[in-house]
Amino acid sequence: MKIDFWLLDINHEIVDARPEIRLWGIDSKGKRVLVRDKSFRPYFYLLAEDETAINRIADQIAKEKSQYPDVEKIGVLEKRFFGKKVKAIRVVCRDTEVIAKYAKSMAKIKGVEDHVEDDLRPSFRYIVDNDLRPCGWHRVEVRESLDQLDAQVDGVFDAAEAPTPIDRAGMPSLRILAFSIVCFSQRGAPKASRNPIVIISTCATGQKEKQFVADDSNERKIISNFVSYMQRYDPDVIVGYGSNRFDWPYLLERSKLMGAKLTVDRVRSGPHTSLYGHISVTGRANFDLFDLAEDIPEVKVKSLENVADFLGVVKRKERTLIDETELWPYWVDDKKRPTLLKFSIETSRSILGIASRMLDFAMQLASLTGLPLDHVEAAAVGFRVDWYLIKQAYKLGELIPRRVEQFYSPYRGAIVLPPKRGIHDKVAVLDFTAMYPNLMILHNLSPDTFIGPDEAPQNEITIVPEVNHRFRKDPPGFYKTVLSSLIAVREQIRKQLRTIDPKTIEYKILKEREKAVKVITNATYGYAGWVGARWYVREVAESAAAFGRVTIQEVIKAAGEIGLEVIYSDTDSIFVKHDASKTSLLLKRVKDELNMEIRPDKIYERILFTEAKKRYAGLLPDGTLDIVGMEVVRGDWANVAKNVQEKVLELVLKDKSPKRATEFVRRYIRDLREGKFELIDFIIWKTLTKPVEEYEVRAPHVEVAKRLLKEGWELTLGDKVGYVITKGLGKLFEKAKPYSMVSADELDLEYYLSNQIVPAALRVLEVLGVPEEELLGKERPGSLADYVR
DNA sequence: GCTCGTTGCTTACCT
DNA sequence: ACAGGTAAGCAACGAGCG
Repeated sequence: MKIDFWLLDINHEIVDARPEIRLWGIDSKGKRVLVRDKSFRPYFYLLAEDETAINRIADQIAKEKSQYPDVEKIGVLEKRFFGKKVKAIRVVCRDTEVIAKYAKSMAKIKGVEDHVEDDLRPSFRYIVDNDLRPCGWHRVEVRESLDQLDAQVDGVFDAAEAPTPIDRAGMPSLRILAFSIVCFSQRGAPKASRNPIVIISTCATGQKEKQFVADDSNERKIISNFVSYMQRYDPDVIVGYGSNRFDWPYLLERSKLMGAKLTVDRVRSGPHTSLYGHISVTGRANFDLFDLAEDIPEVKVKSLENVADFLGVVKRKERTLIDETELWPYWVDDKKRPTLLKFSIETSRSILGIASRMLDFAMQLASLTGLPLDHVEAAAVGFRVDWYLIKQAYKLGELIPRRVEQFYSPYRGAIVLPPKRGIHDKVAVLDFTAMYPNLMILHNLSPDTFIGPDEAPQNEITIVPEVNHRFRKDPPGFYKTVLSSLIAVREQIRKQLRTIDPKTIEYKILKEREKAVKVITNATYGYAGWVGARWYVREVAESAAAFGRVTIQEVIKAAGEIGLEVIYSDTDSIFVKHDASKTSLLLKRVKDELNMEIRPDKIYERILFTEAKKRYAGLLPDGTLDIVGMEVVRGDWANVAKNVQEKVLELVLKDKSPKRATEFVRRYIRDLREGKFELIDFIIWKTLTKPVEEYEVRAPHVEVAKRLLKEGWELTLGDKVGYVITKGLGKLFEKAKPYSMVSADELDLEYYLSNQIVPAALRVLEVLGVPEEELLGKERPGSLADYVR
């Protein structure tokens, strides 16, 4: 019989010493199914130094049966490697474990030049070879499995053949479970070795919210109750916030200590660590929203409440908030405990809310890249691109290069023009649509079209300006093929979108798909210049950058000739004094002469530039402020400074009144001196980018981190440290303290005035000629008139 | 030993 | 753990100075 199923998770097992692929999905009737493919055999390729010797090598391996007992089949195939036709020996094995070992050993055989594709995980290999779409529909011929596994599904099937992806609208309705835990620790961060879990809160689609609360010492019970609830509800997706790093490892260790079984997956087993350092739950998709929060640059400190607030799930003001440093008093005090319970359930509620807004995008990314849902969420951008390219390479008959350590060698990037300082009225921004991808397509920049310095040039070639690298014009290279198709797909989605009602679910899903395609397209240039990339060839990225420089310079030159005043330019954009007819002339010229598309993006009513590059603020026609690069949008400035600067910008750009802006700052400072402030607005957040002991200088956030560590808090690479500057003598790092250990009256107001508030305000007002003394200093009646017309 | 300008480390941003 | 270009603060350094 044939069944249709939507692919949720995939893994591989060794059963009776044979590999077996397991596809976990949901069928068209909403039944949870497991499809097993026992026919899967892993393989890799060997390349020969001299292709005439290829059959001899293949024969030799076949003869060495004793050395390679798990080799099942050897064959010679026509493939491509970096665009060149090659003959490759395909070595098929019975066992997945031996692949890497055999490949390495066989690479030493005389005449063998290289080994490839031995570094692909079996389940990924299977996805690539069969063009499977995680979070997409498939059809497959199956028989009911004779050996029914103890799997928590409605049906177990043996695949008669590999599934094929099908076009089928809609998505099964998923059971999603959000969870969070609260641990009890009176000193420092909770340690699983000594501090118990006291609350587990869950929110799940179509379920009543549930809390598992330890009354005295029944932690074991709440864990097992949580586990049985998980089994009863049987979620498809489990979401947490920071769960890969905290909740899961904690639960694992506690359940081990308590002798409870954490059988939360669909094969009555526990969660395990997987490829991208995340926790995998077999048969379900375990999903940590914290990882996805990385993709929201607007949120600087990625706490759950901040992300929920930004996405409009739960406004910060409406949230019960307890700082992690003071959870325990809420637990021990009977009067306060209800607040803690509320905090905990609200945490899980927020998690479910965030999931409902982010899952669609993640699913589209999974389906596009071929990475299973839980992997795509955890994988960095580079690996998402990697997998997308691997899928495309397979379809094109290209061998997939191994990931090998490469020398890092930097190259020149884009051009940034110094802006014209001051305030300008009516400024239009023109920018290239996907400049780097289009340049790579236009000039066929690709690892397989690159002609090395020792290679003889052939046929028609392009010589890249400034860097003189050479590329074949034909045939189309790998990147050109892939990027063209991505751009075409995006165009097609856009066309489709125009025919659909924007209020429908279908529209939202397509929109998320478009976003996924865009993300992969835009990351390809960066990927090409990344030493970790499988298809890394520095010259490709270097050439794209060189073409980019030449191209934007041409545009700047043309703008000058047309008579458009260029105020600023960064990489692929120019800011010009607005003039509709001259602009359309420029657009046409760029299209005709450069073969590229430049597009008017927005027009600022007024825009302010300091002398610094990459920092400006503009007023849009709808009245919103677009603030770029300045303190307001930076996460490492205190709110007091950011708030002041934002207000100053507003007064300057909207009200055109530097005078009122100056008065505002003075009033703000006066209010501060009178004690009208809250500590939270003085916190400065900075990221730890390495382990504290590796720092060469004594920076405030590092000193604070050291102190927190000493007091038993856990801080690791990538964590944000929040500190404030307190009164006292000495260097800044000696005056910096963790914000949670300081009261408002200890703050060093003078520091915040002279190093945060005034500089932030002055950054703007300086442009308008307002001197520092005017903000800080004594009242000088009438002096404002000196510089404010 | 102190002051002051320079250098380098560090972080976070822009396209 | 996608690229390079950029601003900016602060610690550390070192020259100059009785």
